[in-house]
Amino acid sequence: MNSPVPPIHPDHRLPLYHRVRDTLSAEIAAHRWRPEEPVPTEAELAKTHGVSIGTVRKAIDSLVADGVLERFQGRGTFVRRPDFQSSFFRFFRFVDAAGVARVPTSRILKREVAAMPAGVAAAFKLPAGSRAVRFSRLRLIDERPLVLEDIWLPHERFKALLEIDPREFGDLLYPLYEQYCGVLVASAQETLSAEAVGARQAKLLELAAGAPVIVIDRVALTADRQPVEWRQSRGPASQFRYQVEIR
Amino acid sequence: MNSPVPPIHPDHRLPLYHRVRDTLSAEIAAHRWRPEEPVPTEAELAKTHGVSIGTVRKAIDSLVADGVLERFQGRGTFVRRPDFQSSFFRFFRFVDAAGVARVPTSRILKREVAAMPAGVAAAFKLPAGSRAVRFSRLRLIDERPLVLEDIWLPHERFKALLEIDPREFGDLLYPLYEQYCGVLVASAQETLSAEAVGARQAKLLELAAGAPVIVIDRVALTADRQPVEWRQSRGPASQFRYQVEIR
DNA sequence: TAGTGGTCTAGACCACTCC
DNA sequence: GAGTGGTCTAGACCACTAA
Repeated sequence: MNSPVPPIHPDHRLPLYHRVRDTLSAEIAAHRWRPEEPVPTEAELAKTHGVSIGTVRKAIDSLVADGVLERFQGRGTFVRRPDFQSSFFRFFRFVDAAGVARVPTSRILKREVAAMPAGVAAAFKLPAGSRAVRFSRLRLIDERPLVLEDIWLPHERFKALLEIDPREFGDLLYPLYEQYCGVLVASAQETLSAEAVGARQAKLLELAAGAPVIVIDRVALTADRQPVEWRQSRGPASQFRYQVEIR
Repeated sequence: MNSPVPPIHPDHRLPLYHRVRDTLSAEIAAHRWRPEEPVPTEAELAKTHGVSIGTVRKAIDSLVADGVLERFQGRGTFVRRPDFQSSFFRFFRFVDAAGVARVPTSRILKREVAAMPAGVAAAFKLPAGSRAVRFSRLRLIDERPLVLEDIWLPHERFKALLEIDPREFGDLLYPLYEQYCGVLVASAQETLSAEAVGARQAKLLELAAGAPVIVIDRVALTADRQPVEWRQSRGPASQFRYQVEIR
């Protein structure tokens, strides 16, 4: 990966380390470095940005704090590929009899081009009715349905997903976004709520009518915080558990 | 506040900035500085700890990142008093017709000395059956019950609360902990789950039998992460909403 | 105007990884 | 041994607050 630096002109009133950070996160979002290869060394970045090493360190510090980069002493600094698989288990405690976390399998129920409803379009800052790639997906463990998902993606950036043989879809979508669309998800904003399950969803989740479900709305973001995916997941409240640190 | 520095000897194998951080957080937990007065300046701390200003800054940086300290340019650095009031609204969206967040009132249902059950004692790393001060509390808005709380405190540190006239109890407990027990809560670890409401609780919360409720288990911590309060709250799932950033 | 934290520099030396 | 990030120093100057 050696494309030229994109023309980024962060606000010159910002502190130097902040400008370095903005430039770096935009380059990361533009997929300039893959997670397997190190980004330039601190000394190189200091030289190319015309600042001291300490200033570069401060910029990298904040990207590390935000989970965008990872540092390894002696090896280098790398773009982080977050493990959203484990985030699944932060919400729902699906463990087998031995207490081991199981990877859920995925069943794509639907793949289509559709017009975004207003709520979804707003998350992308697009007009309502914008074209989207939409998936409906069921996640199961031992053939028992556990989470029902409704996923919306902006059509332009993700239309490549319409061409893939559905059998190539594995159990995870984010690796496909990276491989086919050059989009690396860096973080996500989630909102949890609870409701009584609807009739259609109750059937798919094999729940009694009106059973309580946890609803998770997710907006997935790139390193420079552009929204790239909107997702709504529903799972039985009885399985739900989540930990937070509040300050 | 000018008690002598407590005898703290952090592991000398740790980096300097880490040792400075540990010493500071222990002093903060010991209530050496009140939130209204600044802690010593960076220059002073550098002098007393025998390190450079940059090292002190790094220690303070991490305490600021953890929400223990707050910095104000030109004024100084202060012990932070977290606003747990607003944390209440992070979970339950109780707003009036105009969309304004309302402060719930509190009704103490019970105050007693009791033996800790095993689960609570474990959070304090005390033996099961240890003496505790226990509160049962209902939080209401417009006289409508919204959250039912069960609160456990180690007896030794909190026995002063048994002497206060119950009418002096306001709508918040943490200011009392600070005022009467010299304990400043710096952070809290919470676990959210969902269940069908029990009969006794349904009655107090004025819910239908079996209605879904969100259960929040909280362990409150001091600046040096000693557990000081265990609390379990229940509220109707229909009112629940929570936002997280995941990485 | 004095004193605070905020930014930035230009080094030194250490611990670790990889060749 | 060469090269990486990790720690630490000793300054400089700026922006802001309070008296």
